[in-house]
Amino acid sequence: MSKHNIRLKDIAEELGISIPSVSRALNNKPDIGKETKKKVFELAEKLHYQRNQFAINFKNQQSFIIGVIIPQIVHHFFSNVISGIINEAEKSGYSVMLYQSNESYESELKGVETFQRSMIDGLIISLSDNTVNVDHLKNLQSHNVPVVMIDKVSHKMESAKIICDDFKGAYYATEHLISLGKKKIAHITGSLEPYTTKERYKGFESAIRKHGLSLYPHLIKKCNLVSREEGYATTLNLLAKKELPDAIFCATDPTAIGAIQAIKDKGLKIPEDIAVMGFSDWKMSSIVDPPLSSVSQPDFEMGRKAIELITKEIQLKRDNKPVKYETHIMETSLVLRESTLGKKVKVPN
Amino acid sequence: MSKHNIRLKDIAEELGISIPSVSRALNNKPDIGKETKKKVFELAEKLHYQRNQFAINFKNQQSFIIGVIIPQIVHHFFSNVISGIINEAEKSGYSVMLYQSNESYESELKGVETFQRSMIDGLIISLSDNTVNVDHLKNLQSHNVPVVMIDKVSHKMESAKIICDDFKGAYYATEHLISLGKKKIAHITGSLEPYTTKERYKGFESAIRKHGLSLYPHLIKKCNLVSREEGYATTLNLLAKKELPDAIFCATDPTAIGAIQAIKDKGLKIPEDIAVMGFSDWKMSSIVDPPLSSVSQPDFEMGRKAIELITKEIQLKRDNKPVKYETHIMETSLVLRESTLGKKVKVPN
DNA sequence: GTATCTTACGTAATCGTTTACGTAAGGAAA
DNA sequence: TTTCCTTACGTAAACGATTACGTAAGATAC
Repeated sequence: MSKHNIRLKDIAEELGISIPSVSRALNNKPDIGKETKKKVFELAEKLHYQRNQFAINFKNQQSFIIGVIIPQIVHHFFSNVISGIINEAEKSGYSVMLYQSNESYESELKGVETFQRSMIDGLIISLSDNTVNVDHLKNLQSHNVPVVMIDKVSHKMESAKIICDDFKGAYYATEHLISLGKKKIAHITGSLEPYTTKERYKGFESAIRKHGLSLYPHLIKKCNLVSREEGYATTLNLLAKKELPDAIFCATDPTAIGAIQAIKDKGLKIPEDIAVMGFSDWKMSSIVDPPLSSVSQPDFEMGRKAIELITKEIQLKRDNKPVKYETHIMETSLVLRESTLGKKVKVPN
Repeated sequence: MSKHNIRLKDIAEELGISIPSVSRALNNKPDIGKETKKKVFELAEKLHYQRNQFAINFKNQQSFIIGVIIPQIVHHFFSNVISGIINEAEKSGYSVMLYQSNESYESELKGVETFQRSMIDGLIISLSDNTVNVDHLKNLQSHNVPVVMIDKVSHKMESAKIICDDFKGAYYATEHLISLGKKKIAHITGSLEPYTTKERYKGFESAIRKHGLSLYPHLIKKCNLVSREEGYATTLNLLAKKELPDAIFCATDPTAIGAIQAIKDKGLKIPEDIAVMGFSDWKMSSIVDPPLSSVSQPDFEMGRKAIELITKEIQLKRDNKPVKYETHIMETSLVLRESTLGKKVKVPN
């Protein structure tokens, strides 16, 4: 509607003063008279003056934008990570730009490229399962853009990292199954490439050994997508053998949900015949039948922490101070439901 | 690491030509000699020149950023809308900035404010349930920032709008229940404030009347949050009466999942005693027991369309051409599962 | 040979704001 | 009275790229 937005120049001209004086007034700089300041504020208010952020960003070479790349938004875990990121970012005056890689390395590359064009001040990324080469991230760093990795991290580069204690989570989950008297515990693991499922496997193994149980090779299955379909098929496969497991610990919740379906279809009882345990505590895990016991990750808090680390790093770089990369390991917690504990209460939790 | 990023000036000086010549070369402008152009490209490549987008955005007063505000990321529907948005935005060279209102009007205001500071080129918004006043959006429009409303829209302002045919979806869902021979159909609706649940109620009512069935007032229940907990409680309430419904059509999937739980807890059979139908086809709906029939919304496509509309509007405004606001109504489709059809197959879908 | 056109550049201005620096006016200190 | 300091401004430069405009050199036309 209006011909153009109000500029400092418009205010300056109308008051008969110079542009820097208007700037000083509006920014509460010391070198400005009380009277002038008052007049400037009043006129700015009257004209609905709004700073032109393009000019300011250009001057400061700073966008106040944090880029976030995650494999999939629809995952409950990532949705919550993002919520944590957005909430915390706002407190520090940052906006959040989002991109999803759909677990594709090429797509991840594109995201980084797009973000680079958008002049992000920092990048928070959870790597796609197919990302091996991290040169695109090193390149960002070399352009002075801080990178913080979260959950799916790479050991091939130095950066701040936030992971949760997958090992301990899996260890305690397994220990819980053992405490129920289970002795032949199966494990369905992932592709072992993203660091996470490998750690979960190691935690499982460690608990088994620690408690003097046997590690049955035929009870350890690997599947690539750790999806519900794969969990279903893999479990059917497990149940086709003559010696059945009395518990299954799955590296992800979807896998576990598939396992539950397979066990039910086989006419076996959960948890009496076979107890089932998942990992990540997806929203849907509380509503399957029976509700699934799982390992809960501090998703929201991880997102919050990511913003804390990245804003700190941005500030350090801006001040030309040395940056020390930390790896934060966050604790998981067990969420126990009917798939291991059996039926107890009637009301939904 | 490097002292500063490479600028046109650096290239110009090294080649002994002027800055505009370098600019013309890199932008493939006509007024430049072949030889010079080649030299510029070669040196730019060698020095890893990258345009400074801050300067370009400043010059053009354009950010290539689309702001997106939705109530909740964790909702399956919105996750998919966002996916559609991000995918399509990338094709047009736009980045997506995300904010969630958590169904709070104040938070929505903050989001708009934050986005305004970030100089978004356009806003795609799905209103929070508590948003009545839309002055914050009108204000954006008056600053020449296009607004596209999606799903939760307001009739209080003119803008492009994308909704799905809630009426027809509910109509067909109800008709499906009727086709199963159900005669006493209950409906659990929402707060009726967001346009969506009201339309669903109207579609339900229309189908009932059209087929000559009775509309039992005691079978129509309202709940505010349309959550699983409320669905559970409301259904228990319904089942406490002596005359039971033989089907329940819920305005949302979580409500329907709560209803399923309540019906199961009461020892009744689904769908023989009571069939259950939801709306939105959440991911979790396919894994509850029994799997829930629902009305699927074209979430991804809605997001895609939103980008199409907003980029068109941005371009029109930029060219000072008149903008015509359209409302796009997208079709829903029925997803029929065991909660209405009964058990048929064993393999998970 | 003079007039005109085209090609390939350079010069200068511009986008809006901030900041380093200079300076006039007024007061305080000697 | 002279010197110095403080206050409150104005001037100019800068951030990096684009673009309108001007122009010299060479080609073409008459």
